[in-house]
Formats: sequence, structure tokens, C-alpha cells
Amino acid sequence: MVTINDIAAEVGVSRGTVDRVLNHRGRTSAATEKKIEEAAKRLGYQKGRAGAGLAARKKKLQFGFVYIDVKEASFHHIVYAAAKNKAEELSQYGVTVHYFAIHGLDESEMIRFREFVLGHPEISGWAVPGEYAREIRNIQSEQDRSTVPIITYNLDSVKPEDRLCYVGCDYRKAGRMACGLTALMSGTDARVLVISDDPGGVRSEKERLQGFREEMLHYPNIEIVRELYTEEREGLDAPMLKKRVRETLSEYPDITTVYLINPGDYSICNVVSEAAGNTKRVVITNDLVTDEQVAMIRDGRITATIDQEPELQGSRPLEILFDYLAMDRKPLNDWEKRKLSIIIRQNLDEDFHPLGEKYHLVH
Amino acid sequence: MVTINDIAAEVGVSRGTVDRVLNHRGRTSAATEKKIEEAAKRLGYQKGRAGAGLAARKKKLQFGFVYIDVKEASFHHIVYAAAKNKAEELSQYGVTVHYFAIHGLDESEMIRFREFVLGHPEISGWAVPGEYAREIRNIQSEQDRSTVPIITYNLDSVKPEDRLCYVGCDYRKAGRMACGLTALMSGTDARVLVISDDPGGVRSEKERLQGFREEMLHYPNIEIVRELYTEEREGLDAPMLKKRVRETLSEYPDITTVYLINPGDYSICNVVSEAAGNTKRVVITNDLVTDEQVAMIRDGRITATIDQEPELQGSRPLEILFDYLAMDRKPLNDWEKRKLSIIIRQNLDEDFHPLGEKYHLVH
DNA sequence: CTGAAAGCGCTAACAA
DNA sequence: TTGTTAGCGCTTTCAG
Repeated sequence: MVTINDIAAEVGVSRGTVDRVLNHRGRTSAATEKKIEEAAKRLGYQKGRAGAGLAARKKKLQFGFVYIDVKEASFHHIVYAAAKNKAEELSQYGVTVHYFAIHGLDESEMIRFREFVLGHPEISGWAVPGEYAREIRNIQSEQDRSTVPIITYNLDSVKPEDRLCYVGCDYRKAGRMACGLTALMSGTDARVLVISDDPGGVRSEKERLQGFREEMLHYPNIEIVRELYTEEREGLDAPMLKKRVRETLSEYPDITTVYLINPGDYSICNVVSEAAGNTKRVVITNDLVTDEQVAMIRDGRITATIDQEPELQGSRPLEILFDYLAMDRKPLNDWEKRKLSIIIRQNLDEDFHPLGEKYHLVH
Repeated sequence: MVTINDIAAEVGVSRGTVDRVLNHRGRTSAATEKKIEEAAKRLGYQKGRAGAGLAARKKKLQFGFVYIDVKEASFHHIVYAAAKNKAEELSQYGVTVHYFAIHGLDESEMIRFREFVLGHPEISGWAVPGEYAREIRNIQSEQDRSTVPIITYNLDSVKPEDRLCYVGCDYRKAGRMACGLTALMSGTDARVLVISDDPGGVRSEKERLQGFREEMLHYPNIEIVRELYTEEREGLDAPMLKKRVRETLSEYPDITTVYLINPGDYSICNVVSEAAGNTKRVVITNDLVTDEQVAMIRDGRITATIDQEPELQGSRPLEILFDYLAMDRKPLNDWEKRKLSIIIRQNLDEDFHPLGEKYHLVH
């Protein structure tokens, strides 16, 4: 392993100078810079994790972790729990994580968020759900501090140059998988009912539907019979939606498959299974996050679910920030794709998302 | 974070003494031992990764990695590639990995293996396919060196007390998943043909079949119509087996599903798809390891495959050894279960097993 | 602009 | 049986 000492010896300067050059701390002459950088490249220098880890403690790195804390957003509870876990691990390297919980979509939340960002200039790296990256970038450019890296997760709604890396799944692919499963489980002439929470604002749901449609091109006889969405401001239990689902299923008894893109409330599955009569329908959902869902997969109310590794969406952003700021390691790609896995009854682990229960969110 | 200095100060001894006690190096009095251990527990001491990582270099840890190098065992090529990758990463902590390739099942290989183990007394941790753990244990007990930890991977054919941890999947569960997929894709009255490489010696295949059968109890109308195995010493392309598959499929045209437990050669899928006529059959396989298989999933000759994370079976054993020997971290469980994932055309990543091609095995 | 030195947490070698 | 010291690779601070 080649160390900064080797480079110093090679070039004939002190360790300090090598450090200054390699970490762009300035106060070095162009001449030595050239020599040192050339030597570093020639010898294949890479910062060692052990030494850098030890020395990181005196940097006292501060990260900001923004997460969504809304009762029905179980996905984000898992994300948050995983982030806390990772933060605990990073604490031994002197890292402190500041959390900010977003409680809803109102303008007042954005103001609180803005204040939080402004109030924490000491933070040298952000991990945020994609939707909130824009706001941080705005503040940064107002202040010319745009070198502070941002990792987005779960959603990627910002230009690639505005974040260091996005950690999350490919929603289009999730949609294609749902269609593939439909073809395999309901046959290539499936008739599909699509149900989702109001997709007006949320891009992930549009993309999943788009992916589903895209894949349908390979299955010309699969048909989406109807798409049903929650009424705006309908509330969690969505009585209107349930009513329309019931009506639709009796109007189209030949519906073979229900693709539940993202219901706030999974009790909609009960409506589907009650309406079944003697026809057993295939029900496909996204994300495995609540106990209710687990029970539904177990007893067949949900046939299959497509999961997107929420734990890694919580832990990896912090890890990437640490690697970037303390270890001098840039992420390999600007999109760290999280795996989409298919869950059916037989691979439903008793301990599927073990972090979920370890932490309670205080609202 | 509480350090060994804190403990030394608390108890009123030197760091060296604390180190000796906490790492059981002997040469300490029972009295100080008690005081130090009590203080460590009280303060919640845990060895820091950064410091331990740096200091590990002077331990010059040596690990032994045993792998299977047989042309048709593509699974193990991936395992090996991942192990090399991890070894490279660990080299910065002063770790050296000694590899031993097993080329076959003959007795002479066992002798070579035995000589390798005997010839490397400096090795302080082993990572081996389960089948080979027994031999190492035997040698160890002959020499009273049974403290050297063994991590098994891929197969767990040794008593829990004879290894520190097993890294691999639950083959019974893999079988249950195959049955679950059968029910979902061919219906609950599926008629199944099971094909496998001679399962005489190999436990994983028996367990998968056992899991399949186990799950069949929940689907009383699923039936295994026939089981076909390669003749002993038949050779890779298995012409006899292919012939019998062809015959079986024409004898039982109502076979809906083929479960390929572990064919040495996937070209058997071609036989199945050629014999199809107008009936499209569901073909389920295990492990996604060759380009041929990828092509088959793409064009439908294979319907679904159940993967078991070969990369992690290569990297984790080394990581676990390092954590154990350098970081004082025991594995959380004595079985680190690897995830079983279902792969269909739509989640077949172009880059599914990216390590596979990075290394060439020299036979 | 550059060098020297101290220190992060831990281990190992040596001295007492 | 215990303490002391040096050093792993890197960062930081202070002198020059």
C-alpha cells in the first residue's frame, strides 16, 4: 500500500506538503503541486481508510438527514431507522447527524425546512428525499456555498449536477416488473385494474404506471381496464375510492389483476378480496412496509409485492457522504440503483425489515 | 466514544495493561483483570474500528480462502471474483489472503487440500465451502489449534460448533419459493417435471427438492410427475438426460412446469422449449450465473430464476473473519442468511453479476 | 510557501 | 505483573 509518506519521500518534500496538495488546501507552489500529483498518480496512491478514519475524528463532520415523518408513510419510518443506525456507527469517526422531520406538504413546512438549513451552516453534507434537494441548492447558491454535497434518496427530482448521487430504485423498472408479473401470473391476456393514491404530485407513481404501460407493448393482449385514484383530500381510509373499486369490480367481473401502485392504506385490498366471489384475482403492490401488508401476503390478499430496499435508502446516503468527505471517495455512479425484489408468500421473511420496529417516530 | 485510555484512567493503570486484559493476552493479575473488565462493561467500551484498523497492519493477518474451480461451476467463479475484490480491500489493513482452488471431487484433491492446510500454519482464519470445513477441523484437532475460526459458505455441512458462521442461503426455502412460483404461474393444479444433476452427493439439491415438497402440502393439486437426474459420469452435455427429458415431455404432454434444480448445463432448457409444441411451459431454475442463462431468461426459455447472492458468499466470509480477528466483533448470528431473489425478464439487470467477468480462472 | 510535531485509538516490543 | 514507547496513515496546528 502506498502512503503519503512514500510520496513525500519520492518527491523530497514533507508529509504536510503532500497533504496540502492532495487535499487542495492551497498554500503550495504550482511546481511542487505538479510533482506531487504526478507522483501520486504514478505510484497509484489511494487514501487509506484506517488512517483517514482515525484522523476524521478531528474534522467533526456534521451531516443533515432530512426525512418524512407522516404517520402513513411507513416506508420512511424504515428509512429513518436505518439512518439512525448508520449515524450511530459513524459517530465513532466523529460524525454528528442532524435530523429534520418533514410532517407534511404545507407551505409552513417548507419555511421550517428553510430555516433549518439556514440555521445549520456547519453542516457539510446533506441526505434528503429528492423533492427537497432543490430548496437546499437554492439556499446554497444564494450563499455561494454550493460545494456542500447533497445526496438524494427515494426520489430523484433534481438535475444530476445539483446532487452528488441519487440512492433509489428505478420506478419505471418497478412498473415493468409489475407488468411482467401480471403476464406470468394472470396470463398474457390479463385485464388489469390500476389503483393508486392521487398521483397528481408524486412522480414515482407516474413512472411506475409508465413502466407498466411500456412493458405492455410486449404483451399486446394485456389491457388496463380502469385506473382509479383517491379523490383529493379524501383522507386516509378513502371511502370514495373503496366504493369505486367495488363498483368497478362488479362492473368488470373479468378483471384478473389489480395493480396497487401506492395506496396510503392497504385496507383497499380487503375490498378487492371481498369482491372476489369465486374469481381469485392477482393483487400486486409496491413496497413491503407494514405488518398489515405482511399479513396480507401471508393469507393471499396480496399476491406479490415489489420492494425497493428502504434500509439502504437510509444508510447509504450517510455512508456515501462520509466516504466522500472523509475518505476522498466519490460515488462510483451518480445513481446508486437500489435493487427491486419480488416478494411472495414463500420468501416473506419473518424478519424482513428488522429495523422498522427498533425506533419510534415522535410526531 | 469510550476508548481504552478512558478505561486506563478510570482504573488507574496503563493502556498496555488494559489492552492485555481486554484481548486476553495473559500476564495480568486476576485483580486488575476484574477491575478493568468491570470498568469496560460499565463504560460500555467497544473497540473503535479506526484505531483497530490502523493497528491491524502490524498483525499481518493471513486468511485462507478455499474455492471450487471447475469449469462448469460458474457460481463459484463469481464467488471467487468477489473474494479477490474483498481481499484487495482488506490488503490495506495488512491482510493477506491465500487461495486454494479445488478442481474436482477425487481423493487426490483432498490430499492436496490437506497438504495446503498443513503447509500454512500461519493462517489465522479460513473461509471454505461447507464441504471442506470438516477436513480443516480434523487437522486442527490433531494439532490442538482449534481456535482458528472457520467461516463456511454456500453449503453448511458441518456442526455449528465446528464453524464460527455459515454464509449462505436456505435451500429449503429456495425450494419452497420454486413451488410458490409454480402455483402462481402454472396454477394450483400444476404438473411438474423436476430435473437435476445427479443429486447423490450434493445436499443443496436434496434440500431444494425437500422444500418444494414441503410447500406442496399447501397446494394439494400440484403434482410432481417425474424426477430426472443425470446418469453417473454422464459428462457435461448429458445426452442421456436430454433424451429422457424429451421422452418424458412427449409421454406427459400435460406437464406445465419444469423445475431445473441444478443442471450442470443449461442447454437442457433448449430441449424443453423445443419439445413445447404449442404448450408454453413454465421453467424455473436456481442461480443466475452464466450468460447463456441470461439470454434464456430474456427470450423466455427460462421463466424465472432464484438467485442466492454469490458475490456476498465470496466477500462476507473474509469480512467476517476480519471483523472477528481485528475488530473483536463476533458475527451476530451463526448463520448469515443470504437473500433469495426472484429474477424474471423485467428485473434482469444488464449488470446483474458485474464481478463475474472481471477475473479469469486459470485452471 | 513549507516543515515539524502532535495526536487520533490501538497494538506490539521492550523495559522494569 | 505492569508501564513505557514507538508507530500504523492521516490531519491539523504552529513555526518558520
